[in-house]
Amino acid sequence: MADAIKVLLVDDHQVVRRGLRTFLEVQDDIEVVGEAADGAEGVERAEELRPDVILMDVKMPGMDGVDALRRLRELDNPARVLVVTSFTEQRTVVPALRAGAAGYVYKDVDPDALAGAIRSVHAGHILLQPEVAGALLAQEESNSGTGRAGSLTEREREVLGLIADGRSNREIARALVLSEKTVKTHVSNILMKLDLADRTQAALWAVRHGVTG
Amino acid sequence: MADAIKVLLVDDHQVVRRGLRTFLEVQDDIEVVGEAADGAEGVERAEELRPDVILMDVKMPGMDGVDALRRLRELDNPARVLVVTSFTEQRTVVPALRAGAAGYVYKDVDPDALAGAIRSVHAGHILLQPEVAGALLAQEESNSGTGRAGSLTEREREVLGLIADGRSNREIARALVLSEKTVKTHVSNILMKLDLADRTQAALWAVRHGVTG
DNA sequence: GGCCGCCTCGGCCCCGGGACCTAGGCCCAC
DNA sequence: GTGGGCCTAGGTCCCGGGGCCGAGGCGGCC
Repeated sequence: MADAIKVLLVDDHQVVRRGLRTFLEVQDDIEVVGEAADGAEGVERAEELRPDVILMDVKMPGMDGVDALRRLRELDNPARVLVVTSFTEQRTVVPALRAGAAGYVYKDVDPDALAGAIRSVHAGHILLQPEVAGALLAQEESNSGTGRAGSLTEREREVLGLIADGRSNREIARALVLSEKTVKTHVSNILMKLDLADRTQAALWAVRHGVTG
Repeated sequence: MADAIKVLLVDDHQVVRRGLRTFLEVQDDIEVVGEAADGAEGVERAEELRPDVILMDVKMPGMDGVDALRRLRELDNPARVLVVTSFTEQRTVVPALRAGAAGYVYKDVDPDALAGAIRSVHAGHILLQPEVAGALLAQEESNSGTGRAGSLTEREREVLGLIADGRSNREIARALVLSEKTVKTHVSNILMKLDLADRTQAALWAVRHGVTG
């Protein structure tokens, strides 16, 4: 098919590349045009073969997926990159998306879903498998429990939100029309209740638990 | 078609509902089973009609999309919700996704892409239009610029990562086998380079820009 | 009425954080 | 060689952050 979606496979395991290839061979609108075993080779092949979509593992020896993504983005008319990962590596999702990934799916995805994902990505969409998106969105919620957040009073949550904005006690005092001392009292109570050491940890806790100013 | 994807349209503008309906009528695997003009009515219709996918505006009088999303999630076997919005409302994207939205597309999406989006969402995927995802991911970048992140040295990034872990200077010193004074120097340089006021802001900057410890 | 929790402050004390200045060793580029 | 960037580190100074103790006003609950 003249309009087949050209796909490049990048993974350090030959077995995985083979598996992906057989998955995709039965799709007549998708053509695997090449393979690469690491990020650096992936970038080379991408320049050479100009695929429409690249299926890439994030975790590889040498240049890993995120680095490769950055390089790929620098090419003109860069391919869309669908990250294929073998396990729930939450921490890699956001960096990968930031680096320009167009999607994130698990290796155990079924063939049709994978083909669908490739088509979606090729069509210009951003695609996350529900487990990935779910994990991404749920990670903060479930960390140490928003339950403790409930133990904070309304005022304390308000103060915490401003801490999470990077504001100083004085700025918070001005914002809430309070004395600086009162703010410090609230901060102390927040730290005690959440068992944190200082405002920096409080700010981090807040962003992870979605406490907004 | 017996297996057609049942879709419910929720938007406060009749014109929009009509437009969406005509878009979808030509798709023989998608069937519009109902419409609603606001969030509350949307929830009612959803209970009554049990659609597979709900196309919903986030910005509506009365109960808005986010509230409706929360309600919908409480139903058993809830429908997948594809948020359709008329403009780039970055701030609504994350709340909508947190509230359980399965996708986010613009109203000016072309018919085929919309149908594709519905199918993707129905298949269990999370789908963001590239402009949305781009805006989402770019928002922090464009704030004060990751360009400056590149200006940090390797060591500084390392220190920043530990700050973003909520560590004190002393802890960082121990971790990196440095004197506390050196750590303070690094911290000062980081704050200067990124134009931040204190370590709390630095920690927040780091998490937003994906600098990991 | 009494008790309690929240919000509001004050004073006091101490330490950690950050600014500013200086400087030596190291490596790389010109 | 000379300069420049990075990493290291010392000193000094000072303010902001946070702990600890106390206290008054207010609203709800028993």
